[in-house]
Parts: sequence; structure tokens; C-alpha cells
Amino acid sequence: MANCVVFHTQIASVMEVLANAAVAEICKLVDDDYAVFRLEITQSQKENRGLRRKLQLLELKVSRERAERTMRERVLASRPSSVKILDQYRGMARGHLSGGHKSFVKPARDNTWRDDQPITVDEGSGTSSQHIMVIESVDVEAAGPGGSSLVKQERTEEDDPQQNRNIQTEAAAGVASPLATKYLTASPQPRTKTNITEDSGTLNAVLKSETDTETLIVTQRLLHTGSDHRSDPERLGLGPIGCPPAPGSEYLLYSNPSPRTVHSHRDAGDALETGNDPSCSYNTEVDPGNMPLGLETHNDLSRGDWNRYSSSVYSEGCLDKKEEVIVVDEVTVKVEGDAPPTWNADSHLGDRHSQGRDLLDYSGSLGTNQNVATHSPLHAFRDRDPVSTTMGPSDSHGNILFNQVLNSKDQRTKAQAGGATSDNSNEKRFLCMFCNKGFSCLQKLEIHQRVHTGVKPFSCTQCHMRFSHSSSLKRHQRVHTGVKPFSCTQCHMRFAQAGDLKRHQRVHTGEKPYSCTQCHMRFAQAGNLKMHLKVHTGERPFACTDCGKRFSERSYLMIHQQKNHSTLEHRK
DNA sequence: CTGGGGAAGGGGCCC
DNA sequence: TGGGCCCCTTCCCCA
Repeated sequence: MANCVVFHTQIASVMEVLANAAVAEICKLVDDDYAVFRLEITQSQKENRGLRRKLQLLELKVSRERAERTMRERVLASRPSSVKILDQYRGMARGHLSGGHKSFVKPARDNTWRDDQPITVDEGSGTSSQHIMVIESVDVEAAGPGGSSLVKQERTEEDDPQQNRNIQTEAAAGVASPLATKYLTASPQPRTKTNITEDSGTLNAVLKSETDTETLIVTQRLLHTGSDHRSDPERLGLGPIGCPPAPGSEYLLYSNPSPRTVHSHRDAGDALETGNDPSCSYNTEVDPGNMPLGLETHNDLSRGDWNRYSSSVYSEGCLDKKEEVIVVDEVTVKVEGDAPPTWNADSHLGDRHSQGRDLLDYSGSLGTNQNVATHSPLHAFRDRDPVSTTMGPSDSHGNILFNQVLNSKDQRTKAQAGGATSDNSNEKRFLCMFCNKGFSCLQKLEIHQRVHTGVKPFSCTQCHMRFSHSSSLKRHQRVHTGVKPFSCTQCHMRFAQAGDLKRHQRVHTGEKPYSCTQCHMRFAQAGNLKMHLKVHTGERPFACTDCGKRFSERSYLMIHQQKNHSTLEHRK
């Protein structure tokens, strides 16, 4: 029995030893496998990182090559050495923000466009960014390699201007923020600064990158800090017009003049509430599918519908100074009402004044210029003052552009356009994409294009009137101040406008330069002759809704209704 | 009462 | 920046 107990004890000891040995061996095996496994994981991770890096480089390379090809196709073979203009007008389906943008980035490290310059272009971005801009940095070599372009991750919502400001500040200070440098690894070479310098010194340029959509976006913002309520370009420190022509450059169709911008905001009303002058706060949205690249003889905007055009054209001065040229386009297409893009000349021509002058409404009737009809966005262009949405009285009326185009401007514009197109001098190398009129200066073209775009950056502080020219605003303000600096030397009459005085003086001189071809009548004012001509033509477009009687002038109709039918209704 | 002319107000835009 | 010219609109007056 005792032996039996000893035997069992020995067996138990042996088994314990064996078990311990087995456990130790198992643990050893597990440790070895674990080490191997970890090693494999580490190697795989390293491989993945390397592959990912290669993939990014390949994507960048591909997109650059694609952009280069696109630019070569679209840009004329020759290119001015100092000024590069990029068209970016694009319409979009009415009432739809097609969501997305196409971006066109000129690498900031180069100061001029070259055919061999890599350009990143996104052709199919599906993002919902509202910004589309082109920035061309010039003379960056002079800025030195210390400069840096800002590349920041794209946000689907509007960028915080403050953030841009901060980032820009960092860049200006030479500090590479994580955001700013996040995607710079693909371009290890020194990046040049893309600052857009203005007199105000507040224009910022921010390069944004959205790698998941293979989009590089360049944005620039004008972060002016002026507290003036008025959206006065001059207030922004813009210099006078006077841009020297760049020698050797060809004609440039320039669309969407926007060298200076812009707080981006959707709601002008918000801007009003926040104190931002809406005229200084145009937003930009563009159809990603239609954004052109480079220069085109004609931009086909008819594919889209411009509900809103924002050009940030607050410049009365020229930007293309010597070698420092930065062209930034920013296009706004805003969802507006459901008014059809049709236009009735009869209903508008005689109603211009009372209907306000802010709404632009183009239709196919703008066919006086075939170029315009064929290639410009006018025939599909229903635009309005970007700020007019906040201007109730003028919001639903007005037709400035049509009146201008259909009345006097069609002839004048055609004449001017013909002169511009026939005159191939370098003095007028900036061609208006709407009327082909040529301008020697980019900013002059910008100002001119307000005629077509309806952009009215100058707002009256006393009323809701807005103007496309600063001088118009200044003249208008005499209406409020009552100042009439022009006095007649023959009588007591005083006038707010010099032209009024000059016209008035015909009363004293008896000059009547406007004669009727149908009779002997002569008139001192062209408008009176025009009205008189209706006597001969029998044109009586204004019919009384009560009695059907027709009148040649609306004023006659109004008087008639006031005298007759208003009293009748009273009696009723 | 109506038609029509005279004249002024005011904005658009080019130069 | 302002001058100048254009335009449309509106008011007034008169036959």
C-alpha cells in the first residue's frame, strides 16, 4: 500500500514536470509566432505606407499631366509673357447647385505659365465647394524660395474666412501649418508664395487640396477689414486705372473679372445683419462640369444658366501691373427664383425706370451681335445684382442690361465691338466675352463687364440704389444731399448734373438739334423727339384696361386713368 | 378731357 | 475721378 502511494506520487511528479515542460514549449512557440506575426505586420504596414505614397505621387503626376494636356489644347499656342488670363465662366443648371467645383491650379512655384508647367486640374470633382478660382502667381522667384503656397484640406462647406486668414497669416510669417503643409510632401521642391498683393494688402490666397477627390483647389480671398459701410472699391485702396499693356500678348477674352474678392457667404441678408457689406461679399459657385480652362475664343456659357454672377469686380484700377499679375476668377451662380429666363422687350422697354434696374434678364433676343448670340452666355443669362436679393424694391423688377443692350448699347456695342475686333493693336488685347469689345487694361474690361454682368458694387447709404460705377454713385448722392452745383447763368435754375445744365441751356439758346424726319418739328431733347415720332407712327402701346383707349405714352394713360376711371371707381 | 410738347430728374456707361 | 453723352421717365403746361 505504501509502495502504491509512492508510485502515485512519483507519477504525479513526472506528469507535473511534463506538463510544465509542455506549457513552456507552447509558450515559447506562441512567443515565436507572435514575434514573427508582429514582424510581418510591421513589414506589411511599411509596404502599405510605401505603396500609398507611391500612389499619391502617381495621382499627382497623372492629374498634372492631364491638366497640362488640357491647357495645351485650350490655351493658344503663344502666350503673353506677363499676363495670363483664365476663363472660368460657367453656368449651371438653374436652381441647382450642381455641387462641386472644378479647380484649376497654377503651381505657385512658377511665375509664368509655360507649356511644360505641371498643372493640376480636376475634371470631375464631386465636391460641393463653392469656390473656383485661378491664381497665378507671378514674379515669385523674386519672392524667394522662402515663400510657400498654402494647401489646405478642402472643406465641403464654406471655409471660414478667419481660418483662411489665419492660415494665410501663418504662411506670410513663413510658418508652415500642419494643414498648409499636409499635402506638400508631393511637391518637395520649395514652393513659392502665392500671395496676391494689393494696395490694401489684404488679399489672401489659399491653396486647398482635396485628395480624396483628386482636387486641388485654389482659393483666394480678399479679407478686407474696412469698416466703411459702402462697398467702394476705392476704399479698398485700389489704384486708378492705368495698366500698361503687356507687349506681345494676344487678345485675351477675360471672363469673370475678379482679381479681388471676397468674403464668401451665401446669404446676402446675413451679411447685412452681420454688418458685412454684401457688395463686398459675393460668393462664388460654379458648375463643376462646365468650367473652362485657360483661354478660349468664346466661352460657352449657354450651357449653364447664370443666376448670379459675382465677379468681385470692385476694382476701378488695373491689377496687371508690370510683371506681377495675378488673375483670380471667381464665379457665383446662385439659386434664384423660378422666374423663367424669358424676356419681353415690350413689357420692359417702357418700364425701365419704375421697375428698378438691378435685375438682369437676358434672352435670345440679344442676337444683335452674332458673337454674343452664339458664344456668350447672354442668351441664357438671367442675372441680377448679386446684392439685389437684399433689395426688395428692385429685386423683382428691372432690366438694366436688356435696356442697355436693346436700346442704345446694341448699336454702340456693335460698333465698338467691330472696332475692337478689327483693331488688332495690342492696346486692346482684353476682349469682353460678351460683346468682344477690346480693352487695353484688364481692370477696364472688368469695369466694362459690369454692363453685362449687372454687378453693382457701389451702394448708396441713403437708399437702396446700387451702381456699377463709383462716379454714378457719387452723382446719385446729390439727389439726397440736394446739392446742385451747376447753375445757369441765364436764369435761377440749378442742376445736380452738368449735363442737365447743358441741356437746359438750350432753352435759352433755342437750340433744337433733334428734328423730326416726318415733319418740321424740332426738339431740344432726343427723348422728346422720340416721343413725338409716335405721333407719326400711330404707335400707342399703352391701353387703358378700363375703356380700352390707347395712348402713345404711359404718362398719358396714367393721367387718363387717374382722371377718369379712378373717379368712376369712387362713384361705384 | 385729351394729345402733345417742353423741360427736368436721374441712371448707364464710355472716355 | 469726373466730364460728357446717352437714355428713359416724369412732371408741367397748353391748345
